[in-house]
Amino acid sequence: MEINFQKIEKKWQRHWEKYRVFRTKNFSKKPKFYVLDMFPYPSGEGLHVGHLKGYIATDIIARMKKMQGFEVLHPMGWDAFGLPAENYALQYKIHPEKAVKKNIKIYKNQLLKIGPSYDWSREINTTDPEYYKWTQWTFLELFKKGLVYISFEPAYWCPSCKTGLALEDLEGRNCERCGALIEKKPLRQLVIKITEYAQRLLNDLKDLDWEDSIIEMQKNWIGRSVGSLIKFEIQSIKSKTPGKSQKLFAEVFTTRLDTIFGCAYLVFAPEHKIISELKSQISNFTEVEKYIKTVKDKTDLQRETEKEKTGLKLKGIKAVNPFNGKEVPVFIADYVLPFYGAGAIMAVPCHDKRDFEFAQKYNLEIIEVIIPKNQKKISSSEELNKSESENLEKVFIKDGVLINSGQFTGLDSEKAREKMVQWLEKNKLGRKAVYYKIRDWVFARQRYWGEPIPLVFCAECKKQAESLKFKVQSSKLRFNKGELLNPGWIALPVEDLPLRLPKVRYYQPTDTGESPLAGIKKWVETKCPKCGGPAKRETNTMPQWAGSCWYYLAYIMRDNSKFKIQNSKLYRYWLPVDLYVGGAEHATRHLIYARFWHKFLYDLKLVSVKEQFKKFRHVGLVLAEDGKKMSKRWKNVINPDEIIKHYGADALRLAEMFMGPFSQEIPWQSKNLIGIKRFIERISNLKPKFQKNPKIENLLHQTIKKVTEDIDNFKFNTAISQLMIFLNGAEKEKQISQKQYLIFIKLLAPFTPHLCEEIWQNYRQQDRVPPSSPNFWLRQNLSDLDRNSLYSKLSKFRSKKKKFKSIFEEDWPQYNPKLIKKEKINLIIQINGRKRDIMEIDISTTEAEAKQLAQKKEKIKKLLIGKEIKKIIFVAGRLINFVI
RNA sequence: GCCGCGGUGGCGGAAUUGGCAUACGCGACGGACUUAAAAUCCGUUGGGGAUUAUCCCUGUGUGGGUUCAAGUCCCACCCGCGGCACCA
Repeated sequence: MEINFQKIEKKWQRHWEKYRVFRTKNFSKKPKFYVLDMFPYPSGEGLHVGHLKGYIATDIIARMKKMQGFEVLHPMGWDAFGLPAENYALQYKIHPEKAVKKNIKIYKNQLLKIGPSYDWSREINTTDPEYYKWTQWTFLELFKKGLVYISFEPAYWCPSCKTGLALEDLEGRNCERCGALIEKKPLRQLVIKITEYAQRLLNDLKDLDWEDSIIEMQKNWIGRSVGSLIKFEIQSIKSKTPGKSQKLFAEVFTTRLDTIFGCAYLVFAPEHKIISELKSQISNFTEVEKYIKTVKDKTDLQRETEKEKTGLKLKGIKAVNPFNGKEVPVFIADYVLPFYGAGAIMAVPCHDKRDFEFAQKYNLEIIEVIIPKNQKKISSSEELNKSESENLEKVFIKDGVLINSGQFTGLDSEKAREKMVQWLEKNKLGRKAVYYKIRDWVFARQRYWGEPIPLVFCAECKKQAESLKFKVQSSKLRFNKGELLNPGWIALPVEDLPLRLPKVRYYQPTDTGESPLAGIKKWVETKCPKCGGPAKRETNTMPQWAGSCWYYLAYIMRDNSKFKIQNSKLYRYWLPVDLYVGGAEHATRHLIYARFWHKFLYDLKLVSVKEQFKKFRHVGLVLAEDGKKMSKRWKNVINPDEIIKHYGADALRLAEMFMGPFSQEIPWQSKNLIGIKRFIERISNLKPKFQKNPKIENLLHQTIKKVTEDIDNFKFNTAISQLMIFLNGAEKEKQISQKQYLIFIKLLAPFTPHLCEEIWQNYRQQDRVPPSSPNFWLRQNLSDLDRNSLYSKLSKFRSKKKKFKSIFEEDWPQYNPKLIKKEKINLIIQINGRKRDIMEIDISTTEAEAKQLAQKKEKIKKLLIGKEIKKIIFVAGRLINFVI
């Protein structure tokens, strides 16, 4: 058969669309399967072969699942708000809206070329007001529940992108987008309390079928650490009760309570608020203020590259260790971070690297309190004061046995922590505490191209809300939790959504930290929906991540032309997503944000599953042929359009899947296409006309099994290899029946849909292949009554309307387990574990028979002469091993 | 520094979870077809040795160990990749 792939690609793509082969039905009686791709961000770059890898994989799975009788939801859309689209628009001087439209068109055309089985009737776009209406709606709900707050803390600011960023958007000290060095800048920000969900985000990871690496990244990002808060009394050196009659305590956080008897000093972050409280007691306060100022002036980069720890002793005060009453000095130092734990630490120089360095520099006491379990010897003070490198094993010791620790001496670290916390709690001097690394989510960008935030600021309402705070019951207005938490900020009524992004000519970002929207008077100035007075709109926009937090719901709710988020019946049918595929770069952002967003919707009782992405698999990058990342900058991008033009879409699909393990990073090799091309040509040249060959039948059933399982397990490369093995076998035997050939074509169809549809339809016309019975999966799930009515409906439908029945509406082949087992096998004969011979035996051969047969073989006979057989090991179906 | 993943021919990789190491594909080499080349088809292809149809030794980052048997399990180390990082 001569295959003109360009012709057949177009032909079958049109057929599939015309006859709606891949349109998904809601509430179908079939079991459902929801397979989701991370939707692309249509920047100006266009798609390269790497982007397509994941889309090809999900398409293969979607097609197989459909053939297996599932109702498959496999949708696609566009994530189009955010910086890259806006920067592209600025560069080419077109409005972002137009730029996005244009880029979507380019992307979609590229995507269509690989022949994906998307249900395009469910296509979505995050910048569509009908879509972002519900992004805004959810934000309002978050606000109303008190999960949004305004903050004026210095924020990460990218001077090149001219916007504030969340911690997650940084790559070290640089902007993840443009690579510019991040500054810190005081900014008004909107922040979402994602930290309130930290524990749940952590707990529910255990129910997910995700790769360990991704789970681990999420765990690290959430960063739970369990420890204790300890109260140290702060005293003035002159008088034990510093001025006041009440004692003053400072809390420190530690995960190593067992080392507290080794505490030599305390350190506060320079930003700690206790320092101003102690102003009158600190004798060197001017010096302290100077140090705090130098810390503030340091950039983060300076702070990081400094090798030596700096700090300053707070003179005139001391702290008291609650366990032994020991008085220790107090420092401030910038290696203690204000936003983690209590913003203060106890320092144990003997068992912590940083504390050790610091103690050596400032000549502080080093006390050893933990020794390895089996060690008896206690170090002398000279030994302890040697350099760090000579004390490595002490400094880096983890858990051990306590020494020099009063009543706790002799306990194991773990036991000691338990007892010590009990002691603290009993004496009200501290408690168990848990801290997380994850920060609240900075949810505002000072840019134009994003969802407008549906809040207004009203000065009158501010007064009213504040008066309520002080319990002055003067207000007649009712405020929600968010409005009370953020006096003056008022939620838009739901009826006013979507709050549309104003169309403007100038949308350049500003240097001032204000959004370009702030300059649009007509838009900014509005009425307060609460009191009717004058109000100003929030001018920041949402970050790029907002729209992708719930798009898997949008595909579902796109039942009709309008969206509706309250769609619980449909959610119950379709959720959770059975399979989600995308890049690992989203492990700690999108996948955290989206999980959080979903949990919030779960709390609103909009969705009934706790986790939306049941199974997640990440796509390994396709590197350029030079082994580098593909990038326009390196000029090493492989354009899929070129490959499709030369070899066809099916060849591209096979090549991407045959490269190697799906999740692995592998350089693209153009020469691989040669083998793929040969394979395709051999398939279409195969002429089935002979009778069934039992050898081929056997191989075919093995192939059915292997391909089916491999696709389910993301082992596309070995599935293809098995298909090649089958083809090699069929060619070698020169015998393959038409039935066998067509089963092979079905197995191949998910990989090379155009080619297989072409072959399938050709044979249907030639030989009138009888229409196949309803799916195996379907039959399992129907009662007799249902089945009969379905049969009649189906036949009516077929005879009247449908002239075209796609191969993808046929059954997926089933293998016969009996045919997989070989009758004869090759038994390996080993002597002392080394392969010496091989013999073909019947599968039913018993151990005793095999022993005899093996010993009769000439070669084995020779080798066994004069040797004593100590032991014979027989592994059925595999080997026999003589130990001599 | 911490956490995670990995290291197999000239190259991408495979190996039913402890049982024939290198499937499948590329490349290379030899042959057939051809005036010739490409394409196609057939054969060979980890390394070394030999008494060369047969056979032996060796071989999965390095060194040890467990086992009848190790790419696979255990211990120590080296290298590469990814993530996090003054996180108390």
